[in-house]
Order: sequence, then C-alpha cells, then structure tokens
Amino acid sequence: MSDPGLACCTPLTGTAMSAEQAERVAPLLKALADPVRLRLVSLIASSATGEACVCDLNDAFDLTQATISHHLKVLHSAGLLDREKRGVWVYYAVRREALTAVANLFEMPALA
Amino acid sequence: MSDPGLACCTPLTGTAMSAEQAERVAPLLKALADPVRLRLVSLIASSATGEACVCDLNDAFDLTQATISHHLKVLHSAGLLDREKRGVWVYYAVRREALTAVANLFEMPALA
DNA sequence: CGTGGCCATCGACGCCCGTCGATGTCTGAC
DNA sequence: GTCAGACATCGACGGGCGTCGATGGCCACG
Repeated sequence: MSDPGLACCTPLTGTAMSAEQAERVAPLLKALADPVRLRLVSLIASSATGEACVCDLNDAFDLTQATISHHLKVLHSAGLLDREKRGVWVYYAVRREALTAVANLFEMPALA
Repeated sequence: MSDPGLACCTPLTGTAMSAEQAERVAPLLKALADPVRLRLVSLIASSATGEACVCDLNDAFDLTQATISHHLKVLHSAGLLDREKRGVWVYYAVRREALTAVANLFEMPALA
C-alpha cells in the first residue's frame, strides 16, 4: 500500500447489503430508535397475554396520552405493532415477524 | 386516568426493559437507523479485511465526501466503528461487541 | 337520549438530522 | 518548501421528530 496511484485498500469484496434492502429496513430501525418506543414494545412483548391496552401503557410513562398515542402510531405504521379495538379500549400486540426481520440483520455471515 | 378497581387489561407482568436500558440502547439503534449508515456498516463488515478506507466508501454512494465523513463520525461516536489512521488514509472497522449488544435486544425471552 | 371515559387527531413549538459547498488540517511526494 | 490529495470540520439550509394542550370521534352505560 505504499504504491501511490493504486488502490489504497481492499475492494470491499463480499456480499454487502443492497441499497434497496437498506431503504427497506431503515424505517424499522428508525421506529425502534427511541427510548419510549423501545420500552413500549418491551412492555407489550413482556405482558402475560402478549398484548396491552393504551390505558396501562399510558401509566408507565410520564408523558401525555397524546404523545403515547403518537408513538404507538409510529410503531403501528412501521408494521411493528398490531392494533385491535375491543369496546372502548384499544389493544396493541407485537408482530413477531417484523421483529425477527430486524433480528436477521444482526446475523450477517460477514460478522461470524 | 385508570380506575384503580377496574382493570381493563393484563397488568403487564414479566420482565420489561428498564428505562435506563432503553436510554442506553436507543442511541445505537438511532445511529443504525439510516439507509446510508446501514450500508456503510454492511460494506465495512463484508470487506475481506474487515475494514475499509473512506476513499472506497465514498465511491459507493452518490453523496458528498463531507456527508460520508459525517455518517462515519456518527457511527464512530455511537461506538459502532473503530477508526484508525494509516498514513494519508483512514480505515474504519466494525466493533463486533456493539453489534452483538444490539443483536441481544432481539433475543428477548419475552419474545420466545 | 345525554354523559363520561378512552383514544386519535390537530396545530404548534423547539430541536435535531441529513445534506451540501467551502474551508481547514494533516500527510507524503517532488 | 511547496504542492496535491485524503479527511475532517464549519456554517447553513430544509425537513422531520418528540412533545404538548386542545379538540374531535367513538363506545358503553344510565
């Protein structure tokens, strides 16, 4: 590498992530890249029934109900949460498929 | 708020993520929650030597050198990349520990 | 009916983020 | 010493994000 004018380093061989895949996965990570949303997913995932209603999630934070609703909408729009209205209450559940899709990101063979 | 005697849903039992842990992990996800930075990490991780210099990373994107440098700084500041200057060139390498820390997030027993 | 509670939406406010052109800093070569 | 190239930094711009108070829609129960 002391030869000027030639390649300064390796040509980045191997299978790297495509631009399209990056554009597809980044929104999922962006939706999870917030402490409140991370705790929301964790709370819902760790509940006994696998779901939780907004009223309980609200009590777990020192935030306005509007803010919690906004975060839940972000997670739902990203495909990370399922939303089901039962009577007056709304229940959110974690979509395992979406989480495992993100988990597969960090099992890249290039890291093994 | 919710009436103490009226339970609308499960009490969210189980071990959920603590607020401190969420505040600690969220910055890592935020650093990865960008298509360009995701591809940068992927490119570096999939390189033959496990590292890559900025000049090659620059050519992989239709972005300014300043922008790539900014993204690399974000990843480095988050602890996801190691930085080493050799001569005129700067080489970045992925920190496995940081990536596995993120990977552990998606192996929560509550999801099993 | 009307009323009260649950949740979503709206509008607004700071603030941070991604990107750029321009400039600065260092290094090796001549 | 001078010059060219590789990266980093700076300042600025537009846009998006997190949060709030206020309001609206919806459902159950008198």
